Amino acid sequence: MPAQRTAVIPPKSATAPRGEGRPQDRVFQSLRRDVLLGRLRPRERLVEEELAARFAVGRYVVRAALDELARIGLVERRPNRGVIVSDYDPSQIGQLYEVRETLQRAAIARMPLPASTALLDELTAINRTYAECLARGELDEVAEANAAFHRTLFGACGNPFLAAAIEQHWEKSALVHGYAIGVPTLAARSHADHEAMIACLARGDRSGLGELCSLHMQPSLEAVRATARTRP
Amino acid sequence: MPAQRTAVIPPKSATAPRGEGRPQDRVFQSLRRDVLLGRLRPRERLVEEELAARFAVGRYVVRAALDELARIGLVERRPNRGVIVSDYDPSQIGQLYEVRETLQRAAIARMPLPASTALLDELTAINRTYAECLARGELDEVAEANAAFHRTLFGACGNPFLAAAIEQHWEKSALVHGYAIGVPTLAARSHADHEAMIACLARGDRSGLGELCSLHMQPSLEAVRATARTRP
DNA sequence: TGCCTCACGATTGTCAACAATCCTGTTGAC
DNA sequence: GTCAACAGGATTGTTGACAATCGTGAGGCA
Repeated sequence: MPAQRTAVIPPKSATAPRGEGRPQDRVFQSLRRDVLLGRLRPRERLVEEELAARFAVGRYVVRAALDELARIGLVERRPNRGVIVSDYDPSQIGQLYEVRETLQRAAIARMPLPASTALLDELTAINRTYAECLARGELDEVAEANAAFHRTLFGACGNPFLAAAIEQHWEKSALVHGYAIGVPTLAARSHADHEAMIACLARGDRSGLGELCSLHMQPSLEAVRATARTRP
Repeated sequence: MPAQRTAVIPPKSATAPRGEGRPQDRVFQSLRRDVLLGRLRPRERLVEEELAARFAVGRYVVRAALDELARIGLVERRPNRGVIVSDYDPSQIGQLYEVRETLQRAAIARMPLPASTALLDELTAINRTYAECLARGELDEVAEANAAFHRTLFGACGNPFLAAAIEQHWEKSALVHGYAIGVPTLAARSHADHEAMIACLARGDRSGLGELCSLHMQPSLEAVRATARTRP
C-alpha cells in the first residue's frame, strides 16, 4: 500500500516537504542551540514579542517553545515577569554532576557487555564526525556530535527511563560544558576519552568504563569552577 | 480618577496569599489528582474543549495545564491527535522502579545522619496525618500525605536535583501505587514502614534505611504485576 | 463486491486583540 | 535629603475566532 491518501495533490508538501514540523519545534530547537552554545548568556532575558518578530511567528508559538525550554531547565519562568536563561552557580553545577555520575554508573552497571558491533560502529562513526567537525571549527556540530555520543552510549543501558534521566541532566549541565568545547585541549581530550570508552565497551571492561565516564566529566567541571573563581 | 484600585487595599494578598492564583495551576492540580487517583484511567482521552467547559475556563488554560501534565509524564500528547492518560505496561513500571531505587539509594547515601529533630518531627507529623486520613477513608488526603512523606524524606539528601529526580519518577509511578492506597492491608503496612524509616533516621542506621526503602516499594510493584496477570 | 477517493465532522494548532500584572522614573511630603 | 506612593510604559497572561489537521464513512470505478 504505497498510496496513502495524498495520492493526487499534496498541496501542503510544497510548503513543508518533510514533516519538518511544527513551528514551535523549530523555535524551540533554535533557542536551545542559542542557549547551549552560549549565544544567549545566563540571566539574559528573553522577551516573547522580540522572539516572535525574529522568528516571524505568533507570540503563542514562542510561548510554547519557551515553556518547553523551561521544562528541560534551560530557561526559567518567573510568573508575570518573563523568562531568563538559567544560571546555575558552581555549587549547583556540582550537585548536577553528582546526579549525572550516579545515573551514569547505574546505566553502565546495567549495560550488556561486551557491546554489540552495531553499537560500537555507531559510536565510532559519531566520534569520527566529532573529530571532523572539530577540525573544521564547526562548534555547533561538535556539540551535536558530543550530545549524540552520550545519548547513544547511555541509551544502550536498556532502560529508557534511566537513559532519559541521564539525557535530561546532561542537557542541564550542557549550559556549562559548552565552554569546554571551545577549548581545543579539552575537546581533543574528550575525543580520546570517547575512543577509550569504545575500547572498554568492546572488551567488556565495565569498571574501566565507569571510571572513564566519571573522569570524563571532570575537566568541564574544573573549568566551571575556574571561571567561577575569576568571575564571581 | 484618583484612586486606581491598588491604592487603598491590597486585595491580591487576601484572595491569593500563596501563589495559588493562576487558573492553569488549579486545572493542573485537579487533573493531576484525577489521574493519580484513577478517576481518569490509562488510555482515556482528554478533550480540551470538554475540560474547558468543565472548569469554566478558556481552552488556552486547559492546554497549558495539559502541557504541564505531559511534562511530568502523566499524560501523553500525540500531535494533532490530542491527549491521553499515560499507560505504562508492567515492564516499563519495572524500569521506572529500578530508576527510583537507584536514585533513592543515592539520596540515602548522601543524607546527613542521624537526622535533625526538626526533620523527624515533620515526618512523624506527616505520618500521623497519613494514619488519620486513612482511618477516615479520605484516600485523596492519604495519597497527598504519602507523597509529602517521600518528598520530605528524600528532600533531606541535600541535593535538590537529586530530590527533584526522585519526585519526578515517583510521580510517574504514582499512576500505579495509587492502587495500593486503596488496599487497607497495604496502606497499613505502608504506615508501619514509614515509622520504621523514621526510627532508622533517628538512630543513624543508613543501610537499614536503604533496605527499608527498597522493600517499601515492593508491594505496589507486586500489585501491578498481579493485576497485569489477571487483566492482560 | 472490493478498494481507492473524497468530503465531512471533530479536534487540535495558531493568531491577533484585550486585560492583568509588574517594573521604573518621577513626584510630593516629612 | 530620604522615603513612600504613584502614574506611565513595557511585558506577560488570557480570550475568542480562524485555520490546519486527522479520523471516518459515503460514494464511484474496476
